[in-house]
Amino acid sequence: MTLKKTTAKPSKPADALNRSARKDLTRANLLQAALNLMGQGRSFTSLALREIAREAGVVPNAFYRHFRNTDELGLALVEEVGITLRRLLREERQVQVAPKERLRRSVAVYQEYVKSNRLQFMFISSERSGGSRILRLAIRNDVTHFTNEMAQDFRLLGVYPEVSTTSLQMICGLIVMTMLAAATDILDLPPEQPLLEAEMQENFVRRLQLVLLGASLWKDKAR
Amino acid sequence: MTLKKTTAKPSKPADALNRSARKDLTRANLLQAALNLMGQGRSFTSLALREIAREAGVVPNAFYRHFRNTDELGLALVEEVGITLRRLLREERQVQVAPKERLRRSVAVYQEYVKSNRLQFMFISSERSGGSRILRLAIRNDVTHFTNEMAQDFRLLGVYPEVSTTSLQMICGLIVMTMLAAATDILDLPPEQPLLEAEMQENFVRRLQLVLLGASLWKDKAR
DNA sequence: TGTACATCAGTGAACGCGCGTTCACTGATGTAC
DNA sequence: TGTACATCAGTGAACGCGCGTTCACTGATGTAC
Repeated sequence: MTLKKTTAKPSKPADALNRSARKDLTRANLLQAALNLMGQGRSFTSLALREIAREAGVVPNAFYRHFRNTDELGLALVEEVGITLRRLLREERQVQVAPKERLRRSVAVYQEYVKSNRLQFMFISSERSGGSRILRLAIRNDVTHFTNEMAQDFRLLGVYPEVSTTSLQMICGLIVMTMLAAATDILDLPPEQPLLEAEMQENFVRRLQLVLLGASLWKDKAR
Repeated sequence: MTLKKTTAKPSKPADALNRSARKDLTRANLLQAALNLMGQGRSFTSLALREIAREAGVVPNAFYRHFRNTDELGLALVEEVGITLRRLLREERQVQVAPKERLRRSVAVYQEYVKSNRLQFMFISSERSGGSRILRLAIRNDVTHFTNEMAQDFRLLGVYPEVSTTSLQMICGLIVMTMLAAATDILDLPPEQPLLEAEMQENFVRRLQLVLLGASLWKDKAR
């Protein structure tokens, strides 16, 4: 009984990827390792290169094949986050309900999204104003992009057509700020506390309702 | 020529404080040292005990006479921050202007306040969601207190008398959130950029106006 | 298809460094008589 | 007031440790002929 596989083209075991695919895999492992350590209550800023390598199952030195330092790995994470946020917007666009229930549905989608991208949101919310300057700026940049895209969506949907673009951006800024604050709350929620969670959610919805109420009556001074 | 002083009571040089006063001084130096290091762009979480001691002009070991570890020093800083926030509320209460200009004046007071307590606000905004869990909770606790006191002030001033206490707290929560976001902006502002600063301030004022507009029309569902 | 060589992701050992924490201490300040 | 002793804030040296970074390497994968 030989172990030799006799598939047509590659005469290698099934998991024998080529060199660059293997490299990509290790890189992904390093990114995931950093997220995992954050999931254990560590902040990204406090992670050591050696820790990350260890968690990724690789010798410290191998780290340098992928990133010059931990900050650079952080920037790669920010890039991932950017993709996640764009996906979120896409999902939110697909929410098609009667306006009355629209907000609650959107909020529910968002909550699910934060929960299933837990580690990434932990990363954003803790590095958005802490730690390394370069990371902070990169994250804020992403958040600004997200805000602008949301404003554009509002325009296309014809929400608040009376309001100037500047004001629309300000409104979306408030909404995003509220979303990020809610994310921190969701993440810090002790598990299995349906009452607390419901309360938090209610507060989140009301905050947004108030902002939207203000927005619906907002008058630009000069137009 | 003797160096002996001949003042009535204490036959010591003028700066010869007693033991506990000296201890308090060193403690204050340690706290200030941590803030100073943060002023140099470091985040509190990343400060080392030895660094803080060095900056305070004291041997590393002396640190232990005052705090068990850096987290405990952080908690002492949070306490200072609490005092600062209470002072801010007191100052804001004294703003007595025609309602029309009221908001702008309050914002101006706040901006001055953030600038003159720069390091403390940097500490809050970077540790509020990053770093150590115990510190994070302590800061959020302070912020919650601040929010509640603001809500109480609103009640006493008769602002939004129609609104339930829960809703008033929600409104103040939004305001405080906006204030903290503005603080981060103020702190990251490159110096000597009056145009940028004016723009930021304008945005801050508008956000608050929108929230207040929403609040003035807010109807509680059941009352 | 087969061979010889180049590439390069990951290894393993070593380095110097700053860290947190410990220990026994010093000497000025405070207290009891 | 004077003296003898206790207290204790800060010292200085030492420790073991994990860190980031370097070096020369290995050996599987890829490429050129």
